[in-house]
Amino acid sequence: MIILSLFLNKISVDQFMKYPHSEVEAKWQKFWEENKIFNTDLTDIEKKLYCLVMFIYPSGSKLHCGHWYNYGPTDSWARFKKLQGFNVFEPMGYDAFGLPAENYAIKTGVHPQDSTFENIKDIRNQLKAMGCMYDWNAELMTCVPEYYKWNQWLFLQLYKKGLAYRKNAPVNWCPSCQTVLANEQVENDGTCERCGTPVEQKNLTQWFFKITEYAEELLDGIEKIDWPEKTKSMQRNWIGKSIGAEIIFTIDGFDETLTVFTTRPDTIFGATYMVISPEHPLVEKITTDEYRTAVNIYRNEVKNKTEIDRTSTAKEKTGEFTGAYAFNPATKKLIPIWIADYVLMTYGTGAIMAVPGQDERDWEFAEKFGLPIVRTVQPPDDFEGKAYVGDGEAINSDFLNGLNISEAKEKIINWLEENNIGESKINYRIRDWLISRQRYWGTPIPVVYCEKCGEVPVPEDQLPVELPYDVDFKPDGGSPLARNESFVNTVCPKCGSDAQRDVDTMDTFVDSSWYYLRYLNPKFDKAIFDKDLAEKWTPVDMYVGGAEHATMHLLYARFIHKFLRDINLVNSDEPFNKLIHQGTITNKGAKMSKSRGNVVNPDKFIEDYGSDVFRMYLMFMGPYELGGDWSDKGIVGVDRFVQRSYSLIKNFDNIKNITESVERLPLDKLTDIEASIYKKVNISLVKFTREVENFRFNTAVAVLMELLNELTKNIDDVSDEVKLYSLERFVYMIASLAPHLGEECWSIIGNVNSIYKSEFKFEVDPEALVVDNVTIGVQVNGKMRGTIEIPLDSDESVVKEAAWNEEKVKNHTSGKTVVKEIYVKNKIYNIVVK
RNA sequence: GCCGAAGUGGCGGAAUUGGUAGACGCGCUAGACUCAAAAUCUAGUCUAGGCAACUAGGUGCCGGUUCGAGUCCGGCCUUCGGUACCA
Repeated sequence: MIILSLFLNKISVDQFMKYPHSEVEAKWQKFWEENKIFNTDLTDIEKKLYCLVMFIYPSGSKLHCGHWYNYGPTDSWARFKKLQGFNVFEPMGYDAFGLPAENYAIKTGVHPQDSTFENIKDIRNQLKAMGCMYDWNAELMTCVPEYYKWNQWLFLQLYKKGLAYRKNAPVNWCPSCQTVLANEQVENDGTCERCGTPVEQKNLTQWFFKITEYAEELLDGIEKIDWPEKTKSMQRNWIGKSIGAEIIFTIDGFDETLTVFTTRPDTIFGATYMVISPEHPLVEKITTDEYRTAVNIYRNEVKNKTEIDRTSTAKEKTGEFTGAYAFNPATKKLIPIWIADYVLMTYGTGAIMAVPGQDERDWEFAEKFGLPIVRTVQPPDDFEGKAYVGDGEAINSDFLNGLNISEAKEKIINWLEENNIGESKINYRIRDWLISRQRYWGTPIPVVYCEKCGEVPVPEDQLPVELPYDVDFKPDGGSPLARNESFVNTVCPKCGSDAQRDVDTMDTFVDSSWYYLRYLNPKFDKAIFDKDLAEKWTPVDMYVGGAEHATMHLLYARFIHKFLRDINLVNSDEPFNKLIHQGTITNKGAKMSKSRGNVVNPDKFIEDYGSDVFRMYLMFMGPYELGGDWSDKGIVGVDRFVQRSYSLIKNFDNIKNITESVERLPLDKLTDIEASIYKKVNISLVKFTREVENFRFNTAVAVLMELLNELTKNIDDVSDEVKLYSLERFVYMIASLAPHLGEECWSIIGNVNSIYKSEFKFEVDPEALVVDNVTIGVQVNGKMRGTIEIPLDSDESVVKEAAWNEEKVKNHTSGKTVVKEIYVKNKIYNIVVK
């Protein structure tokens, strides 16, 4: 009686038990960790594959949907590669320095280091619960001396080569973050990339990395990397190369000269006035008394305008005459010098020769202030606009007349060079990377200032310059480190007399510009990273992260990588061979953010459905690179798929004990239904592989669902051999998208080892892909009128007969004249009638 | 303004090189199981007309190329990214 009820109980449990996701996921996570399944042997480089996601910022808000959307699918790609036999290295770490931790400290009094370590602890657990195949041996964080010491070392190497330097320059100041920002970190509307506050301009002495030295190479390198076209073009625009000339203009009555940069030196005969930036150093000197008051008022107005004011105003040109005149070396005429804010001090030379005839802005300005306009390129007869910027014959240009733009450019540049008043010149929009930050929670800049010796870099053997724990970080615009006397006061490494440390810290983008090299051995203490491993494992094969880093992190990392190559530490030109951006998951049309209150918390879904279902649902939602608006509507569909997969496998537990795994089955010995399943499995393998390899996870999931439908329908009618053959391959594919379920199923069918340690590789049987019958469409006048099933590669005559036998074809052609018939082999048969 | 991507059922989305539009899933409808419900299973589901076979229309809009267009070309509209006086 007891036995019977137990027996019944077991049956009912087996039949109706839902997939116990919590237990299964916990079980396999433990198994993977204890058996070190995902610790990569970095010495084995034969089939090495470095798969990297942008590391995580350990803020208090923990893992959100965006992280899952970034990490889950990428991990699935990596897992599939692992199953294919690649030696995959997939690390994870923490981008742990940065403003939010410090702002949190100001608000709550919790020290950034304490809150960061606390967050990392939580996030690490969350990451582990995701069940990604991260190699936890490689885990790193940037906020510990073992890491940031090498930021300082990197700084010193750049300094040695003259690529880290200090200068006084107008810089972007964020009054809310209380620090300066790099140009890349200012949004196009002049607000702070991090907090959205309008950025102000300040003159400060700051440290810069000379990224401009690599401008040309950064531009060229874009051609060699497999990155999204969009991202590459953003970098091209950011670097902003333009080819032209510099021309020197003498100023009437002064020894000083004005140098301008122009991409159109050929239009110099049309330069009827000049404009210099209001901030230009010569303004003071050349302005005549008559105009001084107006000029000063204008300069003050401009100074007080924020970027927002400057761009939001209706773009009407403004400016003032300085009273001074320059000498146009081509026309030999005196032309007035104006100041206007449409000329930027930060681009080119801060001065232009204005050629209204060929430049829309100059035309607008000239029209407004009644300045002369001379065309120097003949517009076409039907041209109706104002300034003409297209190609044409030079006119009003003396010895250039009759030449087209490029000929005229060449000739005028020769003329300028012969007369020593100019030369050809390439200009870049990109500016040096400002790395000083007036904040606490970052890498101290390893420089001391000595009264006798001046600026002295800290010697390498004295690194790291440790970030002190005891610091008063109230936001008053000064660097918090400045208030820590025991940090500031030191001795000069050169002469031993009293000296002060630099109190700024580095931009955290320095940390992230080489972290992918450190992952290979984060405990390495002899150098910044293990050069031997770096040369073997970089460039990174697959890099996945947000598109918002296009002109920040992704540009800085390319720069630093090239520098590391130049000091012989890596042997490749680019850090990231292939780059993919995940799309953004929005909620109700807006980006998820705490302030909008539309953040979707993944935890509830993990609890209800498990991490496999949640990850697979994110993948199934749509194209990975597009992202989309969040909705949990369809998640039950993925859950059903998991349940159905599980119960299918459950029906065949330990099937491996009955029959053996084989690489192939002989098609001609299979029954019709076996053959059809066998073919379906192989076709699915081919499709699935293609989809996953290209990050098209939504269709990869669809392939598996289709296969599951087929298997549930027909698997009872095939031999054990075919059953095992099909189920093994089904599980193999599932394992990359739903790793825990995959392992569980793998073990249910009778395997003892992890599927990720399986030596068995599931190759496609090409025989199974051969189709013998095709269904072709029959059309009349291009409209579908039926389909016919015929053997592959049938002759036209066979198809023709079958087509004309179709009832509908007869109906639609009767009483009409056949004009022609078109046969596209194995695809379509079209009859054209009149 | 300029550059880029996108626009397909009630919804998320599929559709190598132009060749059966709507795979897969959600939702919905009907049926089976159940005292009943949920879950599950089976069938159906682009729209309009028809009991049906079928007919007509249909991939943002207008036009074109073609035997044939979601896919190619020209002109627009909308949405989302990026960028903005860069001389």
